[in-house]
This record gives sequence, C-alpha cells and structure tokens, in this order.
Amino acid sequence: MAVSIRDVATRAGVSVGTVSNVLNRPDEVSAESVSRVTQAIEELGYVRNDAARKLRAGVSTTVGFVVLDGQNPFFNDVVRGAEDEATKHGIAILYGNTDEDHGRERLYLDLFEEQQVRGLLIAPYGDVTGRLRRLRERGIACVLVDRFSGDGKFSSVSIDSVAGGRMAAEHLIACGRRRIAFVGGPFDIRQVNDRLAGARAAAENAHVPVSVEVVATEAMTVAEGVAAGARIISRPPTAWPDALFAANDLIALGLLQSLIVDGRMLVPDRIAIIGFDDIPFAAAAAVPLSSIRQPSRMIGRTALRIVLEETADPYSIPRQTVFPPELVVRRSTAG
Amino acid sequence: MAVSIRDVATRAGVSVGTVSNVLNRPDEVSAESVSRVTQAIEELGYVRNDAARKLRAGVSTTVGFVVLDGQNPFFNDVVRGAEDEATKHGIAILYGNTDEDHGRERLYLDLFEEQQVRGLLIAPYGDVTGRLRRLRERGIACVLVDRFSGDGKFSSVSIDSVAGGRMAAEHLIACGRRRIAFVGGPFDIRQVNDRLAGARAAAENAHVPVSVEVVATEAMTVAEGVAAGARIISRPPTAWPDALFAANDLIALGLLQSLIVDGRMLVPDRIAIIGFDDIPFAAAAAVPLSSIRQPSRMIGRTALRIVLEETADPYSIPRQTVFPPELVVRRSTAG
DNA sequence: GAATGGAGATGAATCGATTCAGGTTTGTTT
DNA sequence: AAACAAACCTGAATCGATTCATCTCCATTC
Repeated sequence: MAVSIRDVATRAGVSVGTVSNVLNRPDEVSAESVSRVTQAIEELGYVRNDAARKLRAGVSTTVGFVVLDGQNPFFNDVVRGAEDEATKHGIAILYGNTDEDHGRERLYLDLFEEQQVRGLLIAPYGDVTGRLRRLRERGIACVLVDRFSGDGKFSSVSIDSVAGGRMAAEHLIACGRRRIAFVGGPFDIRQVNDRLAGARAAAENAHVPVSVEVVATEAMTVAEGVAAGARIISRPPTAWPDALFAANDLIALGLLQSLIVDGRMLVPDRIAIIGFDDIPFAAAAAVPLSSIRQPSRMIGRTALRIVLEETADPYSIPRQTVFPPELVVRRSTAG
Repeated sequence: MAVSIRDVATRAGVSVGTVSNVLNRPDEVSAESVSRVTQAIEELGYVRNDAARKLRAGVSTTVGFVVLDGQNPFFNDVVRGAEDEATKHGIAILYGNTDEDHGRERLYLDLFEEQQVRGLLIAPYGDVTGRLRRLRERGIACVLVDRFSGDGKFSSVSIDSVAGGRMAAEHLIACGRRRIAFVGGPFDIRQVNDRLAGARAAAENAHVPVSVEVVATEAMTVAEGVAAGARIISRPPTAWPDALFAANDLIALGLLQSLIVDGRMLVPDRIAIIGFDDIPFAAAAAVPLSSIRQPSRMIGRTALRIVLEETADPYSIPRQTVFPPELVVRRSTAG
C-alpha cells in the first residue's frame, strides 16, 4: 500500500542501498543518481517510514517533554523554546502534561520509554530519579527543566530559585514591607522550597526586623491563589500581612482577585504582591503584577540542545545550567 | 544491548510467539505461560519496542496535534482534554505549535507524516486540505479542531462561531451599545470571519441602528490587542466606538491594557469589551472580561475520540460536531 | 482403540530502512 | 597494456515485534 524505499529504487532504476544513501549521505552518491532518486521520490510521493528507520538505525527523531503544569503559560513558553530548537533538527516533541499528579507522571515516563524517545526533558513533580536513571541506562538522555539537579546526576536547566526568592523579598522589604506571607505549595516541589528559602534569607539579612510566614496551597493554580487570599483577608485586619510573595504568577493572580474588601482593592496600598515567572498575563492583571522573570524560552531551547548533545556523546558528563532571575517591578508593589 | 522479546522468551522457556501473545491476547494463552512470561518481563525489565511494533503491525500509538497558538490558554485546555482521552488508550501526543506561521504548519505536517501518527488533530492556520487529504490516503485520520469543515470532507469539532459572534454582539447591543468595533485578524483564519459575520448579523437584526466596523490585527495576541487599542484611542474621542468585540480573549486583554486615558480606565463606562474563548485569565483581568465561552476540554476530548474511531473504521464518514458557545457576562460589559 | 476436536505453543516469514562487504566502472599511472 | 585507485553501486543481512500456518497434546466420542 504505502510507497517504500524499494518502490523508489525500482522507479529510479537503482538499488535500495543507493536510495538510502541519497537520503542520508547524498555527497557519496553521483549527482545523476541523486537527481533520479529525488525525482522518483517526488513522483511517488514517498515519505520515509520513521518506524523502520528507528528500528534499524536505532536513532529516534522524537524527544519527550514532561511538563508539570500545561496550563501555566510559563511552561508553554519553555515548550515553545524547545520546539524551536527541535524543529531545527527535524525532531518532533512528544508532549505530556502531568498536572501535578504522580500517576500521570509515571504514565508518561512509561509511554515515552516505549516510544524510545531520543531524549527526555522533564519538569518533575515527584521523585523520578530512579526512573530517569533507568531511562539513561537505555540510552535516553534526561534533562531536568526548571529544576536544579541536587545530586548532579543529571543535567539541568533552570534559574537560581533561591536568588529569585531573595530578590523578591528584598524588593518587598525595600518597599517598606515588614510582614511577608509566602503563598505556595505543595512543598514537595523543589522550587517552592527554594523560593521560600531565598525569601527567608533576605528577611534574616535585612537590617530591620522582617517576618516571613507561610500560607500553604495544595497546588500552584489561580484557584488555589483565590482560596489562599480569602483565608488571609478573613483574618482581622490587624493580622494581615503587608506583603505577599506568591510562589508563581498563577497564585499571585488568584490572590489579587480575592484581595478586595468592600469593593476596595487592597493591592498595593494595604498589601503588596509579587509573583514568580513573569508570565505574559502578569502585566495584564487587574493590578499589573510585579514578578521575578525567568528566561523561559531560553530555558527550553537550552534544555533541548543539551539533550541532543548528550545523546550524541554517551560519555558527556551532566552539567547544571543556571540562568539569573530578573526582578520586574509593576504596580502591585508600588509604594 | 536492549532486552528484546527473544530474551524474554528464552528466560521464560517459551517461544517468541507466545510472548507476543501474552502481550497482545493474554486470554489465548495458558495461565501458566502468562505468569512465567510476566515474571520474565519483570526480571529483565523488558519494555516493548514501539518502533518494531509499529513497523510490523502497522499500528501507531501516537497522535499528532497541530495547534494554532500554543501561547493561548484556550488551546492548552483543548490539548489537555485530548491528553485525557489519549492516555486512556495508551496513546502519546506529538505536539506542534505553528504560531500562525505557514512554514511551521507545513513542517509539522511533514514531521508527523514521517512519524506515521495514528491520527492527526489540527487547528489549521492556512489551507491544509490538500495535505490532509494526502494524509488520509495514507491511513491517517484527520480531525479539524476549533474549526468547522466547510466542505464536510473531514470530521471537525468546534463551536458555532457565527452563533458566538451573534451572541457577543447581541449582548453589547442589549447593553445599549450602538457603535461596535470588531478587533481581530488575520482574516484568513476562518473563525475570525465567522465571528465577525455573526456580529454583523446581530447588528442587522437589531431593531435599532448599530454599526460594526473592523479594526484588523496581524495576529491574535495580547501585543496586537495593545496596538489595536492604541490606534483606537488615538482617534478623537467622538470617533471612538462604544464597544469592542475582540476575536479572542488575548486581543481583548491587550485592548484592556491600552484603554486607559489620563490614568482613567475607559472600560466599561466609556467602552465595553467582550472577548472570545473565556480563558481562565479573562476573569482575572484588570476589568474582569465578558467573553464567549467554549467547552475547550470537551472539544479536545471529543476530537481525540473521533480520530481514534475513524482510524478503527476506514469506512466511517466525516461528521461535524458543533458545541454551543455560552455567554459569560462580567464587568467589562457592565452598564 | 481409533477418530475427532480444541487448546496452546511454535517459529519462520514479514514490515521497511540501513549498513557494509564486496562488486563494477572509470580514470590514471607507469 | 597492465596495475591500481577512486568513485559508485549493489543486495543480502539486520533491527524486534507480530502473524499465522503447523504442530503437539490431551480429552472426548463412538
């Protein structure tokens, strides 16, 4: 039914080996053959069967990307960066969104292993080092995205989350805030811990007394942000914090929506808010949101490049790529 | 190197055929064999080679999804819906984001054809019917997403865009607005035309005179929305429209940002805005955005289900699935 | 006890691209 | 004209899972 390399060979009057060579190393074939094969391919509408190619040559043309939260524009940007680099190499991306669910994370790792992806990019939710080690044993390079590899066993591309947390808190303190609430969770997400740790460090190093309390959320979503905000303003006003540092922008946007009392927006006069990631919607919020920017596309692009390099060289050693975060000040922390 | 079905067979003391049967039709194999094979698989850590399977059996376990705009939360939700259905069937999604670029769209179609995906979901940008027809000839079912198939040649899953456009305009008119500007583009995107057509129909059927002008954008992005908004308020105030109907929520959010004069927000008092899609961020906007909601997850889930059904039955006939849009009123059209 | 049938197991052939040892042609050198 | 090298081609073997025609047992029937 489908047109195979054999049909092309017959049509062009050459052997299958030659057709394969035209496809893969055209410079070792005479110009004559190249043009005849090319024409035959054209006429027959031949498309290479990637399954056969993968089976025989062992080279895969797909890379898996397992993402923590597909609804988060930050990750969309990271994926976009990875795509840019992937298409440059004729590689397609197998996409999996775990939505902060261990089951889904395992599922996708299984699925991508069967698919024998060339490499794997992952923004992990649970502890997956065991699984990743196994994938690597099978020749699938793994790169952690948006997450520093603590033990240095895998390459990673991320920003310095602790520094980001510090910058956020320092900014709040510089704005005159003294009672900071960190809103985020769950705390088995590494970045959440790091950002909080950075904030605490900033508070300790401040030359004024600054408190940092934690308001835990179940997930990093707008809805959880709304809920956390409601809990906060249900306290007597004297117990309100004067600044909120949200673990990501989605939470921050949620907080913003609930920080309205008697039709009056508490932000930024009464309470300042700063988020994390600087997603495109942060600037469009009810009160434009200050945030810690990550170079998201660059993270994706770099991660994909590294994964390809590592599959090309099995003796490469894991490396940690860390980009600096950047403070973006908008109205939500004015004053 | 890798563990193959042959190794499993040896270990379990059975033939390769039996191992394959255990994997694919366990009920035709004795319980004895099943358990021995299962154990061998466990011990050896065997993982099925999908390339070989695909080559021989001709069944693919991936479905391609080509998306118009990966930065648009609407599409993220659609993808999420498709994912849900896909994982249920052990299928992985090859993801491609065209970002409203013809070249990228063609690229992904080529890539996915080589990959021999089982089926293809596509929110098309350009005219791809030729390419899709060809894919179908090769046994790859194609389903249009967020886009009605005009000629009925392909199955599609979408909402009634014309009705959505009508609802939006009728709502604006009911709010007392008479000078509507439709902001969107490019007009080779079918949905844009439909939404505008719906709005025009509503204007004509109104029992009061209503004008509909078009402010064209180059893309459906926040940035283009900002630019369009700036163009609008640069007119003398008497030439301002009193309502804006944005072709999608991203544009609407952009418009919102630029509709501020002398620190005063023109929305909704001076100018009303309604968007389209009802993305999660619409509710969190500076002025919460009225919008026309699409059942995005359901669209994705349905599309994937249809594509699987069609690959199972080569004689299935294309069907158009159309969901109703839903008006969501928020503050941006108050008064 | 021979015949029949059913349940299960076997293993060679197969899918299509790649690889590579060996073959052919052409051109150059002595 | 023989020898040799370079440039190209050829086609069988191969990757690993699936398929299916055959075969082996064993129980049942007459």
